[in-house]
Formats: sequence, C-alpha cells, structure tokens
Amino acid sequence: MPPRKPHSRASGRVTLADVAARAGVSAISVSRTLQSPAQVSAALRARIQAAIAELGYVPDHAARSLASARSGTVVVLVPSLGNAVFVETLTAIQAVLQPRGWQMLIGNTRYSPAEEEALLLAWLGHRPDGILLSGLDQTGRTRALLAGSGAPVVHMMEIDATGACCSVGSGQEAAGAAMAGHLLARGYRRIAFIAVQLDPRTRQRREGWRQVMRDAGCYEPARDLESPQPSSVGLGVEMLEQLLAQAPDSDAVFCCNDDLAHGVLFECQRRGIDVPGRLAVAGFNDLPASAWTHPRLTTIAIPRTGIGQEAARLLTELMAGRTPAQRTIDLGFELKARDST
Amino acid sequence: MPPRKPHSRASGRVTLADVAARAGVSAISVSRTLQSPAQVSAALRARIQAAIAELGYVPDHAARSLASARSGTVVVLVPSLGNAVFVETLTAIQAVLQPRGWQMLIGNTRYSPAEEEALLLAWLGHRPDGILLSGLDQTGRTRALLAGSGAPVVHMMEIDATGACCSVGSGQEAAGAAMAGHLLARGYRRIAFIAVQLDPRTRQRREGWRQVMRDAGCYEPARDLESPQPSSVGLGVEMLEQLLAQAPDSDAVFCCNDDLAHGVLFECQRRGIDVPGRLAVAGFNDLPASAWTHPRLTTIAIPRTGIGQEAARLLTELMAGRTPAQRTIDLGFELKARDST
DNA sequence: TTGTACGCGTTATCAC
DNA sequence: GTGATAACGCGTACAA
Repeated sequence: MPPRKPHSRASGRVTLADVAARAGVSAISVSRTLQSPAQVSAALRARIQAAIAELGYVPDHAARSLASARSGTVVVLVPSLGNAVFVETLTAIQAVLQPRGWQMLIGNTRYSPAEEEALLLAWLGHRPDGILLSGLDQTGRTRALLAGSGAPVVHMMEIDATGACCSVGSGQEAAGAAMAGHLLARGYRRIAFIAVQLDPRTRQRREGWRQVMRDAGCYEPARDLESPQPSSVGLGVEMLEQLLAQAPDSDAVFCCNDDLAHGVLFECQRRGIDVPGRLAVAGFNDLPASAWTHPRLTTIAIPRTGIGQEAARLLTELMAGRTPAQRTIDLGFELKARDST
Repeated sequence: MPPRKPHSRASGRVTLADVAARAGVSAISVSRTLQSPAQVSAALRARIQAAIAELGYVPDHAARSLASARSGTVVVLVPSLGNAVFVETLTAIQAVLQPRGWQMLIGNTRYSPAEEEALLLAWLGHRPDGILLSGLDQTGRTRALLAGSGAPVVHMMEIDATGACCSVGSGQEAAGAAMAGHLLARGYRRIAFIAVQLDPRTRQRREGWRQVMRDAGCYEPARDLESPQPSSVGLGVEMLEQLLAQAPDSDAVFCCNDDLAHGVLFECQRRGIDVPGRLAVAGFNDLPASAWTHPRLTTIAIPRTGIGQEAARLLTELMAGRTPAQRTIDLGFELKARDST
C-alpha cells in the first residue's frame, strides 16, 4: 500500500529552509548566523544575510521558542497604565531587558488581584523566561501558577521583609510616616489623610501616617477619609468637599497620591482657600506636573526608574540561573518639600 | 547498528500528553476539550477537565501557534504610554479583543517611525493575526514588513483620505481649524499656537489653525511657536515664557495638547495673568484633569474610546477574512468650550 | 566550520 | 465521538 500523500500545512511564509535553499547552505547555518554569527565563516554569513534580506525573512518566534525551550519573553504586570509611576517603571525595565534580547508582555491588572490572576494565566502560555509583578498581594492561585511556571519572579514597588520572595521597592509605611513627620515639623497639627483606591500600598502609607499622628497625640478619625474609587483629579475635588464638610478646621491634607492632590489644589483655587496658609496640601508619587502646579506640590518621590532597573537586573540574574547578592532591595524614597506645605 | 538513544529534550512542564495519560484518553481529545468542547462527550470532558485542574496544565502558546498557524495575538503600536489618549485607546481595544480570544502585544514607538519599524520587526516574529498602528507615517521598510506579514492592518488616530489603507480616527486639521474658529468667534484676534513634539498630527492641527487664521487675516508668524521636545507640563511653562517674550500682546494661546496648556495655566497663575481676561488658553485632547483645572480648560476631545473600539472591531472583521463595509472611519471630535476661553 | 537527524507540544487530517 | 499520524519551523546534539 502506497504511503499516504503527505498533506502540506505550510504557512506560505518565508522559512529558515527557504533562506537556506536560496543561499545554498543548510538550515542550521542560517540559524547560526542569527544566533551566534561567530560560528559561521564570513563568506557564508554574507551569502546568508543577503538571502535573508532578499526574502524578507523573519524568524518564527513560536518555532524558536518550542525548539529552544526559551521564549525570550518576560511578563510584566502593573496595576495601571494611566499612572506615570508604572509607565516610567516599564520604560526602565525595557531599557534593561530589550538590549539583552527580551520582550515584555505587559499586563494591566487594574489594581485587582483577580485580574492579575487571569492575566498571568493568559501570559503563562507564552512560557515566559521571567515574571515581574507589582506588589506582594497575590491570590493563592496566582502563587500556585507562579510556582508551577518554573520562571523566576521579582516583585516590585513593595519590599518583602521576610525575604521569602525577591522584591525591589520602597517602604511605603516609612514614606507615609515621613510625610506626617514633615507636616508636624512645619507646625501643622490638624492633619487629614485622603485614601483612595485602597490598594495595599495606599493602606501602608496611611498606616505610617496614623502611627506618627497617634504618637504625636494628633490622630482624629474625622480626618481619616477614604474612598474605594480609582484615583483621579476629579475625585480629589470631591474628597476635599467631603473633608471640608466633616472636618472644616483641618490645617493640612496628605493625599495618598498626586492626582488627588492636584484636584485638591484646583478646588482650593476655585474656593479661594489659601495654600498653604489656610490649608497645606501634600501628595505622593511626584508626578511630572507636581513640580509645576501653583503652588508647587510637596510630595514623596519613589525611585520608579531605579525600581524598574533593579528589578529587571535582578530578574536577569535569576533567569541566568545565578544567585543574586540580595533578594530584597529597598531603594527608599525622597520627600520633596515644596511650596504647598 | 542499534538506533541512537533518543535524547529527551522535554521541558519538564505538564503537556497535553500528560493530561491525556492522566485522563486515560488521547491527546487530541484533550485538545478538543479546550478548543471545541462540543465535539467531546460530556463524560470524557469531565474526566479531562479534572485532569487539567489536577495537573495545573497550561497550554503552550508556541506549540499551538506553530500547529494551527494562528497566534491569537494582535500587535498594537502607540507613540506614547504617558498619554491618557493612548492608554484609554488601548483599554478600549482590549475590551474588544480579549473576549474574542486575542492578546495584545503592545509597543511604544515614542513618536519615532524608526522605533516603530524596530518594534514591528520584533513583534512580527510572533506571527500576529492582526496589526493596529497609530498614524499613517510609516517608513518604507515598515510598509514592506507589513505587506510581507500578511496580517491585516488598521491605522488609528488619523484618517486616510485616499482609502488606500484601513483607518479609524479624527480629522486633525479640521479640529485645529475648529478651535481657531472658536477663538475668533469669542473675539480673540492675536491668537498664538504652540506646537511641540511635532508629530504629523500636531502639524495637521497647526495647519488647520494657520489656514483659518490666514483666512481671517490674523496670521502672524511671531505667534507661531514650535519646539521639537516631547510634550510636558514643564515645557508649557517654558513655551509661555517664550511667547510672552516674542509676542507679549497675544490675547489667546492654542496649545497643541493639554499637558502644555496645563503648564501655561500654572504659569499664568504664578505670574498673575488673568485667564481668560488677559489671555485665553486652549488645549487639545481633553485629558481627565482638564475638566478640573482652574479655570476649567477649553479643549478638543477626540473619541479615543470609540477609536479603539472601532479600530479593533474593524480589525476583527479583517482577521475573519470578511470585507468591511467601510475602510475609513472618521469619528470626528468635540470642542469642549469651558472657562479658559 | 558545516551538516544530519530528531524532538519540542500542539493541531489538521484522515480513519475508525 | 474518538484516535493515530504527520506536520508546523526551528534549535540541540552529535557527527564529519
């Protein structure tokens, strides 16, 4: 019985074999010119490169990934893309990974551990060589998926005191405490805190503020505001209204991030509230605009570029199979005392 | 001679075959349970799904892509991630593509056609099923790569009057003209324009403004400012200084985008320049904060969510092999006349 | 330095 | 409804 006619399922695209045929060499030589040119003689290389250019060959990532067991991708999950903090962190990560041959698979979790889990599951099919996560509050299933993936993981933004996982970030509680200290030092006593989004980092900043306020004997629940809504300039306006309604004698507001503080600043201008004379305003994150508001905004800058760089560098160490010098890197923060306090 | 011992190159991860063995079925049944459950009997399906869960099986994207000639990915290239316009467009795209089973491979071109080309080349290795681009100003090589990829392409933000390619966006020149008309209608005559970044859309907006100003006999080169720098709030401050230096009698400024306008607004407050009494200020893009600035900013809103939705929808049509009703979709814009003019 | 044989994990195809 | 077999395009291992 004659063998069944092999049915071609070829994609019609230019393959390594096509390039090889064109250059009159074997496929593996083409592969080598791309992966480790040094192993191929200059003469062959030239012929092959010409063939690649003529045919417009683009290596097939799937085939390469399957054959080499390396995908050349790194999954990066951030809670938001509308926030300069994460965008700049992504940029810094890319600056480290791209030159070393890795591509980023970006996911936006929208501050939801459930969405994070779903995103991770989806991206895991790409067999990433490494994973970069924001925060430490993953779901149980996410932890299981991470463990099962076999890929090294680095957490960004927060630091894990236990050292159980690799992390690069800033101490959020310490930062919150520092701002509270700054306001007290400037003589403010009736200091409010506006917490929105209520993600773990927001809570930690608030905890730092509460602790210092309690220690100073100044903590009053009426000045401890919160809203689960996502942060925005408009929400800052709204929260200021709420603050003025429920604790009108407050002399300072510490907003859990800069967007909120910008809204507060705008609303103060609209109402003719003098900042910082009548009300001091502080933010968190040091967004680019915060250096230019009127008055210029006092805020806390976390080293987002540094975090991205260090996290990516740490991950490349782990992906190379090396044991990093430190598993936990606290990059600190900087209090930018400007005109609004 | 005995056959060479086959060297295992298995990745050690859970595969379709592992799940099949566990469930006591063939690999293809597992595959079908995942791809087209209807083809598998309920009994088998249950056993298989249990096995999948027990083993924590995650399908290998590379193998699937290789075998099926469909990658399930769509490349989306945007000029910036620091701009709410593109972030919101991305969100809208994802809302359409994700439920239909596609993943986004995001690239940030930083307004550079050369970076766009490099990014495209890198992502093309993933054999995307479709491609979403921002703008119409691609390099020759980019066009060649696109054509060679075989994937359908939709351009966003600008519209292609020739209909040569599929595009979804707003007429930038018309929008620029509309704002010029608005300012003239409000009685301003010494209207300046601040152009930064100088991407094609900025130039088109400026062209619209110039045309209307010339027609009104009000165009003066001294009020036509430009800077190649990337847009930022700080640059707005700087450009206002420049404007006041070279054309101090200007009675209105049209900024090519809202960041710039925010900077101008802040600097006006700092200098005590009354807006809009002494100087009217207008922006472009309607960033979320623009509704809350003091005074609230007059600007032009382009339907970024609609653009993302329609572009993604159009792309899905093309990816399905259908011929879309229209290849060019102009979603228009909306002039938000607020307090700053 | 260059080439041959084979396997990576999955789905298309065809047979039962 | 279920399964056996053969690709998909490339890199690893080994041979020459």
